[in-house]
Amino acid sequence: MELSFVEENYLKAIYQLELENPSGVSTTALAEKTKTKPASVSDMLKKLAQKELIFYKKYQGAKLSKSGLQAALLVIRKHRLWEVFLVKHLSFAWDEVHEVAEQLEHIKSNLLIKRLDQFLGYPKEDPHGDPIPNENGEIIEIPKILLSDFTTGKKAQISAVKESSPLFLQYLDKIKAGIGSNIIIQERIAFDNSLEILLDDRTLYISEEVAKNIYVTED
Amino acid sequence: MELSFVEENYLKAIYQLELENPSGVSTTALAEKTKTKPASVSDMLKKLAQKELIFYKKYQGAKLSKSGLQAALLVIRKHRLWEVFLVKHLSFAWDEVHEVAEQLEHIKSNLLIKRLDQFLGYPKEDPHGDPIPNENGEIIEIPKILLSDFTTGKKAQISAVKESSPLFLQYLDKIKAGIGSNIIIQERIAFDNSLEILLDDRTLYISEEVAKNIYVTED
DNA sequence: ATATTTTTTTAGACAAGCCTAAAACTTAAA
DNA sequence: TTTAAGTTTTAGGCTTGTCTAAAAAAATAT
Repeated sequence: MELSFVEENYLKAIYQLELENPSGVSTTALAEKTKTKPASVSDMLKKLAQKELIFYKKYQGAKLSKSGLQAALLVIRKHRLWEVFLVKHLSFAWDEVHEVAEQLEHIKSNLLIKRLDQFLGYPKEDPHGDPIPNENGEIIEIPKILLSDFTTGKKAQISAVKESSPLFLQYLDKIKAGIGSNIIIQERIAFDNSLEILLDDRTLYISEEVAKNIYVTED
Repeated sequence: MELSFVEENYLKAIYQLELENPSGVSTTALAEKTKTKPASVSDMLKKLAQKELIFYKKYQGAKLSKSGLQAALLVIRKHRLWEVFLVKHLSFAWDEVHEVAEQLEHIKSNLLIKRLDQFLGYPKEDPHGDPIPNENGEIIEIPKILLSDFTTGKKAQISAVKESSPLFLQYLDKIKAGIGSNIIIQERIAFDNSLEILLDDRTLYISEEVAKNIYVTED
């Protein structure tokens, strides 16, 4: 089935919200993510359910069906492959890629994506540390721990970022934090939940908000 | 001004038809090119004129304005740069690129197109021999002579193709005719206007239809 | 258990682009 | 020059996806 640009965006949004809330995605959350109003979302959920891309009962939120998940992961695959291309070959900074990849992800051509994957050397992760689904829509979601939830004193590495807005990524560049950087929480400041961290042997302080948008894996 | 996908396609179509008929583009021709109906074209011409992208008087056909021309050439620039990318780096065959480039040409990002151009080494022509407009929308339309109109006996080279449908391009591949191939018309067959040609030292016969879709430049 | 607040859905409109059918205009032919 | 044929435009409708305002349902608080 041929999906529209808009339908693809909804499926992708549902996928992302479902990761954080596996019990079902609310209309409001979806409206926020897709930058529309709840009423518009209601309409669209009805249509997606009609096409059997999601499970949806009125007032009960939405969940992706098998085919909906497949479609969502294919869009995400394309998005992330394009991000790799932009960063590795067109020297985009990691904070510049998102907007363009949002457009490129909707290009319809199996051959294109196959050849792009080959050209890039079958990358496993995008520039933000997120895994790239394979051509069958299989993805290995690496268990991600938010830095804000991580144990004080343990060695870890930055494995991905949650936010990918330019402002946040530029801040990370500024403090020289990137995918793979070594990190240890040295102390939690009870007052505002900010953290004193050791980042590649430099001591610095980051806010709770920042810590909530960095994923780490234990060393 | 931000143009829609559809508007960009109309402007591109008008540009292409205007090349062949500089006195103005008819509604019917445009409908054919954009695969819509004349009534839809009438509507759209009104809107494009409103936005001052074209000059348009009822029943008098359309012509691109300065800004319309600029927009059309930017779309064509993007189309042709993407074609080069697909052929040179993703090993697409020249008959496979068109459909994908039709989508890629609408991606909106100045940075992207700038970086792509750089990545490709500032190419001057696309894989079909057509010139690529520069970033200011300037294009050098090389004087093209149709093979069907060319002098018998004179040496020439294939410089571009008019048609770029897969079937036609595959036929050219089959007879090993490509951009740059040497060609001489040996004899015109009066019966059906077919041609006996010498193509890179091989003698063969091609139909008038084929000869009408190959551009040559005198040696 | 009831009342209030919040969330979600429905109803009715709107814009972009497309269509068909009919009317208006232009061009070509008689 | 009048008629016929062809082209273009208008009128009215349809679809997709959006919106606001109002109604309905669910969640929360009293």
